[in-house]
Amino acid sequence: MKYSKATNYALHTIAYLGLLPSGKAIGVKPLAEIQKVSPTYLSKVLTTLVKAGLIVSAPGVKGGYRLIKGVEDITFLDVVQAVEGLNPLFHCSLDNHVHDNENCFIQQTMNEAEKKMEDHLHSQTIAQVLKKIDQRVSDYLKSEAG
Amino acid sequence: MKYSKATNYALHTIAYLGLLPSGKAIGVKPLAEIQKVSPTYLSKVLTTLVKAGLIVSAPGVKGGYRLIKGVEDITFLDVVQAVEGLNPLFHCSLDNHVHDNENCFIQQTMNEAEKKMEDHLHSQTIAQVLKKIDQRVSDYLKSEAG
DNA sequence: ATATTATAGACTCATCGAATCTACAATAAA
DNA sequence: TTTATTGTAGATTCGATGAGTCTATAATAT
Repeated sequence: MKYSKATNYALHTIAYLGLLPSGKAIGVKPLAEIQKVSPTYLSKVLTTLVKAGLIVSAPGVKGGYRLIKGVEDITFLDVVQAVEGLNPLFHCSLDNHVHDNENCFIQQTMNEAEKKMEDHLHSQTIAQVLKKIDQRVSDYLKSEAG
Repeated sequence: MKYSKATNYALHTIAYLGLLPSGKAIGVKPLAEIQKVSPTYLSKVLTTLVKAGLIVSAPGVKGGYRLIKGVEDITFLDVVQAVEGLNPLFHCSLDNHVHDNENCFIQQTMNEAEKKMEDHLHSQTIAQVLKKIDQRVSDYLKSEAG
């Protein structure tokens, strides 16, 4: 079981968009270059984020992608679910007259565990990531000066 | 992203083995029938549990599979990791001179979230599942009597 | 009008989950 | 010691899906 590469691209792109001046858009080409992925494929990933309502796109000159909400209002869960979908990770396939995935206690436990992960992803915003990056850069500059 | 069916078979088989009288083994055939899966395939799944040290197997007449530890000492995490492996769910593939998956804050956050799920899986034992089943049966019998 | 940009859809390719089949090894019972 | 029974290993198959390409099309600023 693994997260798809698309989730990786989506998260990094969202973080990058969060670094842009508010309202400013950027095309898929530079985003693709940074992440060493083809523009057409990254575009496909970003289109799913558009449909999920996390970013907006505009065609034509001066077009590209930009965030809708502030980075403090975008959680990891938003991005992950937009790309990975909403189906439970685990599915009890044992099905008979006294047991199905509705009443399976194993299923219940696996769902609870998944929920813990989701809760954490929901508590973490893109803003927090950007803040950590800021902090690292600032620390680095300080160490250079000292 | 989804858990494999093998994980589903593994968890249900372990739970079933936990219902047997202590020390008693059972062959793969009945286990496979219950779960509506081929014996050879289930056998392959169970062999990974043997290698993980969760169950033991014996060939020949009166052979089969049985638990090593008590059900209160077998956690969901034990079973899940035996089947799914230990690799992190998320992998930051952005790699340049200032960024790799070692120092990626997105990677860190995704790891934390995964850890929350693992913590829950570690806190839940097979014994707890069996107890819930007991409780359900007992409740059912009571409702029949009343 | 034209260059630029995103979108859609068909398509390809590799990987991997899921399962089968067969041969083999180990063990208990006859 | 033979024989039936059971698990193990390896090769192989099949299908689904992740990952990515390619091309045509639509929208927009200049």
